[in-house]
Amino acid sequence: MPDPVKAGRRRSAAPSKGDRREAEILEALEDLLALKSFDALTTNDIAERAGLSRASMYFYFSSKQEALVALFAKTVEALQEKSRAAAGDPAEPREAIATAMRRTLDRWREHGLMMRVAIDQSPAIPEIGALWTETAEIFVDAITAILVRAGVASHEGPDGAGALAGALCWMVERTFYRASAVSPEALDQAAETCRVVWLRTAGIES
Amino acid sequence: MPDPVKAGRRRSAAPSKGDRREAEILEALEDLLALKSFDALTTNDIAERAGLSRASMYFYFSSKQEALVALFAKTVEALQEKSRAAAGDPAEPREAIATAMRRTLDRWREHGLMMRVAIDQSPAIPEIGALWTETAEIFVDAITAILVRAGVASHEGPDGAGALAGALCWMVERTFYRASAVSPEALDQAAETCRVVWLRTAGIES
DNA sequence: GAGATAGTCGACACAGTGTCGATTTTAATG
DNA sequence: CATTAAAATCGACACTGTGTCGACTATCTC
Repeated sequence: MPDPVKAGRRRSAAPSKGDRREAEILEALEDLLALKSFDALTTNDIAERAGLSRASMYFYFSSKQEALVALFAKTVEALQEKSRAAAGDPAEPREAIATAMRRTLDRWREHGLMMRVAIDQSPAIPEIGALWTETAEIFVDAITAILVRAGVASHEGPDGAGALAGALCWMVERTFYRASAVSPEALDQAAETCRVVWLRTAGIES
Repeated sequence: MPDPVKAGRRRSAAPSKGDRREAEILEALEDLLALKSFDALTTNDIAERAGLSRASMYFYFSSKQEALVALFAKTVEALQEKSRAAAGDPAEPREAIATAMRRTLDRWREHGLMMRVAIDQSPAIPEIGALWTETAEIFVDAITAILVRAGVASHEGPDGAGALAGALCWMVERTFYRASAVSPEALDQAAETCRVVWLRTAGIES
């Protein structure tokens, strides 16, 4: 049922009952995550909310972990979609940093809950960890490019642009993660703080 | 048995059988954490290793989570012990940063496993999260002091020394966390990278 | 040596997971 | 539209891990 040969799929791909169910389950899961921690959720909770029996759920996902992976994969796809749409930055480091920060802020505002859950489960669910690291890597590359354009030495090693970008990326991750658990305003502040550190690291006087 | 009125305890506090048992359990837990993830551990594993029945374990800790809290609390105490011992920095920002970084590196080298486990469990076990945040706050205060001495404006708000120190602190946490899962050398590199970002954020040309 | 207190453990009840096989529903085909 | 293979559903079961209870033993204290 999943994956009707996605590449080159027929047009108007008749969403079979199974497809709908699958979506319903993920929807149920997402809804419930707003109410309970993932750990506290049971397969029963999810099945009940999605309107089928627990056993039937296993027809679609072989565990709640796998369901979460599927749900998170969808979110990541959405994130990367937007990244691609907004690609091709017009250089100027200071502006590029401000833009990147604004976009990051948007992502967290829209998908904060999902990202928080995924990050929490990253150590326990390798697939989620991988997905998240992969997403981070795209971000690291983007920051690296900005740093280089701002004049930071691009060599390998602990003080090269790549390593610095890595540290900055994970600074943003943690800072936003914590702020998003506090309030939307905290998120704004987090963005501003991170922007300043970026600028200074890039060697641009703020 | 736990907590025989710690403040003002009798001298040479006879380590009753219970005290020994408690220590044995924590030791067993720590040993096992080197082999298996905390989630994968069962109360049985721990009890077996500690040489008593599962039911007896519950006499000392009401869950494996609580045992982990106790174990982590011990580690945190050790960390703060050393922090206090090395307190009273002799100013000079550049040197202070290098020293702080070196100390952080030592902590991770010695207690990396425990810190990683605690961080992983922070979202799930509030007591651990609180303990970790508390530890971080001590660190944030130290960085704030260094930044101020280096000339960073100390006002509140997203670009004040406090906020910047917070971002830097969590940058270090994440960067070391990830590096410590890779190799000791990665940890060295992490330290160097973080040092550079600190210096630039403090406005000191490296 | 008579309590009391600390420690131990087998046995139980319970909650959640994942699977199996029997059954019904759906959709494609002549 | 009748047939039939595949898709989907679910009750029931076996299993694993948790936490508790009550009866028992060891250890201390006077």
